[in-house]
Amino acid sequence: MTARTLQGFMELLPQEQIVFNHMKSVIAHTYELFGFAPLDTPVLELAEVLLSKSGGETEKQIYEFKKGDTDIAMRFDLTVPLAKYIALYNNDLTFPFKRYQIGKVYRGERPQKGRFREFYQCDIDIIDRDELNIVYDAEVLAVIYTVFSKLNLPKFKIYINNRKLLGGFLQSLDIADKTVEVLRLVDKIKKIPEEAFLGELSDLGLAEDKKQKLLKFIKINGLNNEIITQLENLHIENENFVAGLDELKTVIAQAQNLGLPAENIQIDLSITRGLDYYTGTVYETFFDDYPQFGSVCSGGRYDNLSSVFMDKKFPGVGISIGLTRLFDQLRANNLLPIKELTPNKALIIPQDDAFVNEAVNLAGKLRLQNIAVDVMYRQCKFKKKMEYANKIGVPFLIIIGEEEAKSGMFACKNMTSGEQKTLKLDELIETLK
RNA sequence: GCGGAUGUAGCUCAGUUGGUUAGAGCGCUGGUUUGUGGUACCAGAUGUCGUGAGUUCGAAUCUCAUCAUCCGCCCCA
Repeated sequence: MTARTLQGFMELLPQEQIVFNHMKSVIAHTYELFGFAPLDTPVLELAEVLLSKSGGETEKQIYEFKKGDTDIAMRFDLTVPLAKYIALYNNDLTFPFKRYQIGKVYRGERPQKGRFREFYQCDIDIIDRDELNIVYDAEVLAVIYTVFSKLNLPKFKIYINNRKLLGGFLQSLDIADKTVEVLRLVDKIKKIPEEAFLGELSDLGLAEDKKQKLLKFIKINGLNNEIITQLENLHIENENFVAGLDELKTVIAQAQNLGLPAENIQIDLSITRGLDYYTGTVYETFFDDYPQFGSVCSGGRYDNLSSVFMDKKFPGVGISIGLTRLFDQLRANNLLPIKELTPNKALIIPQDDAFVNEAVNLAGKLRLQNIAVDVMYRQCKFKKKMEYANKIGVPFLIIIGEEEAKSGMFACKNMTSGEQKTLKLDELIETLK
């Protein structure tokens, strides 16, 4: 029997897991800073619940199995479970409802670079009854901005667009029946050459002038305000287009009002998002210098979250950070501060077995002071003990030997500076706190 | 689901036109006299060369099959 892990499942060494957990907790704290309440739903759901919304592609990727007579599936995102949750508990919830959820999701796809079969999603969503104010779309930008700033990551940009714009534009060209296919193609424009793009549009049966108009439209660029002016100057009368433009203007204006730096937010008319339940604002986040990472945080606004489960209307807006992919890509590019192997602040080293009593006693006292410590019980040469301390990267060493036992003091060594002091208990606590 | 590549120590890889006991670096273990580390030096362990079959006097090297991994496409975090 050889030990191995299923492909597409990430396992980390302690020094990596510490960084991963730190990132997870920064994300959770930031979400709470913006007033999102925690939510946890089961990894397993009834297959009929999870499959209720999905189209062909996601359905193929869902892990599904039978236990007895029950068809069970593993969640492939956190949005469908949220929809179920809202449908079940909307009478007990207070709206606007803001929740965050950080959990593992499962997709049985072919793993490739940055693709996992089990991965963490860190979601936020704001849901309201009947109608959700557009300013929330700007708040979502603020959350993304704050999270990525606090994580201390490379320069990033949040790209936004509004689906009503392109939808309305296609209506104005009288090709609204091709919307889904066109959106999918537009989403690929950065990946494929222009001729290929135009070729595929021809395959959809688009006339030459419409192809050119569409291409010109999605290539509109510049500063956010310049793009908005250009869109206004198109003078398109379509109702959807006008509404989309209006929403986009509000989101940009409120983002500015929230104090978000202009260089981190960019309107990009080619961002559409594949998922067809988005109806308004859409977001994607990329690192300026690492576009190959793909989008590390994306989402958008949807009109009706729980429509498959009930008649009531619950519009919402939300995003998801793919933490597993984000971590994996950062690690592969040496962009993570991976050092410590231990959450301990200090390691207590009794010189030999004669001083174990003092060491145990001290460990108890320090832990009562909320200081994480460990004792090196394994007896070996002092040099080995030092090597252990080095390897786990513990910041302080407390040495207890004959001198210390006699004086009731403790030798405390700072492992970074090499400086060593003999301290009384209260001084020691002060140093370690 | 479709297409392309690769499998040699824990990791990254070398291995010449098939030729004796398969190598390097990093890591790991131990040592450089027994209360002070990260460096340096010395020594050591580790492989059915992915698996199975075939060709051959002889296979890590050639052929076939199989499994696994990686990379595109699709879709997406």
